[in-house]
Amino acid sequence: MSKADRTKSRILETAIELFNDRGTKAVTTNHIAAALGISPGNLYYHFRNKEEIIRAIFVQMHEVGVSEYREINDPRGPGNAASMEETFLMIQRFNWRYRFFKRELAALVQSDPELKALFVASHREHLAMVRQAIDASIEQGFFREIPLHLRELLTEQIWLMALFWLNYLEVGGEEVTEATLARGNEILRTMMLPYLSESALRSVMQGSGVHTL
Amino acid sequence: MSKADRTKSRILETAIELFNDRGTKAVTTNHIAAALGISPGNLYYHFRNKEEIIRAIFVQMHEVGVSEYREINDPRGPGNAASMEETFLMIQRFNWRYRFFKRELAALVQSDPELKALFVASHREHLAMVRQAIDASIEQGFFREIPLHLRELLTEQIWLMALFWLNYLEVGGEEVTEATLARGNEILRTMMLPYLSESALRSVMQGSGVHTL
DNA sequence: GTCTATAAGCGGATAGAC
DNA sequence: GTCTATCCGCTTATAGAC
Repeated sequence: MSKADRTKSRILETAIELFNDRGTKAVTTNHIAAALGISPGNLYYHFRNKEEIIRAIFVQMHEVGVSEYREINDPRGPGNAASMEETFLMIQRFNWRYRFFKRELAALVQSDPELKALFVASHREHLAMVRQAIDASIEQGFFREIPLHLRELLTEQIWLMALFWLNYLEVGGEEVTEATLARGNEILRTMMLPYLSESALRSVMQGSGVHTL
Repeated sequence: MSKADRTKSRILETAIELFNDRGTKAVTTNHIAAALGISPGNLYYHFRNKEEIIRAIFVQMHEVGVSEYREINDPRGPGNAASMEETFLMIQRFNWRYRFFKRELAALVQSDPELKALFVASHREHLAMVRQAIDASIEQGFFREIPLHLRELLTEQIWLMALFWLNYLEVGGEEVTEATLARGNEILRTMMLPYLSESALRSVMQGSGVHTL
């Protein structure tokens, strides 16, 4: 890793922290440089402008996200309640780490077409991953048979939850805690319940107090 | 309506349009004044600053929203599929009218505690309205009996969809059209399907191609 | 109420030395 | 690579005339 690369990633780290705390609007390139102890000129040597910093953060974020997902989701691994919930929590913790981005997502992609293209591609990839998980769960007998069109709807239903649960908590005035994240998982579980197979239902019933319909 | 009030509401109207088009960050108080054909000084006579304009927009938005909701939702009226979908569409159109606000929601409430307090109150009110609709639907035999805790989860599940569907479309690179709004309704319908009563199920089946489980 | 004029300050960005 | 110095332009906000 070259010296330039090291400075670059220090800039990104600092920027993420400041953005998370105060938002991209309030944090200027000067603030980032000052927090890091480098000069504004130096920062501009590494990045053309603030937008480019944000895009670089997103690229990093996407890579980390996909690799973390693959780590805990062997595509041929068990489609079951525990793994689904673990994945949901992982995504939420991930969103928390880059929380400024999800907070400002709609505004950011509106004002930067290049970032929008990056995000849309990532978004589709994630949808495909969710869809694959659903298909796998059916194949493994964790979910029952589900018509194709319904699988599409289910995919979006799930992904929308994963994408916006943190935002939902924050704008509703709730703290992000283990408890509120767990509530998200409860809702997800509720969404999935109608689609569990007989055998999955039986094994889930033995666990914690899931509500029957 | 006094002259001051008329100018005030013209400022708000213009601000909403500009904010929707370019976002609150890109639109300055000067832009708003210029677009309206008044002087910057005049604008500052009516509002202390941009934040105050945004708060005023939100207050107006909340009032319009609640009154529109009550208009099409007689609390004792029919809890049925048609009215639920009509309500969803109404909310989406409403969100579209003030789309800048939902786009920037998380960032706006983060940087303005006063706005946050207003929004949280409104948010709770909306949750209560959704909850009431669920209870009424059960009472009227449109939904089957649902345990209390599950009703809570269902309330949030529905409200999250209503709140973020437009955002979901936009960040995914989709246009907001009749078709994409209808897809939101389809997802909502899917969420509700497990909770329909026998009689509601029968009447829904006769309608358009709803997917059975 | 509305205007004109303007102060004050900041953010973004670059040039050129080291 | 990094720094210092600096500039332009813009945004906010106010004072004071009408």
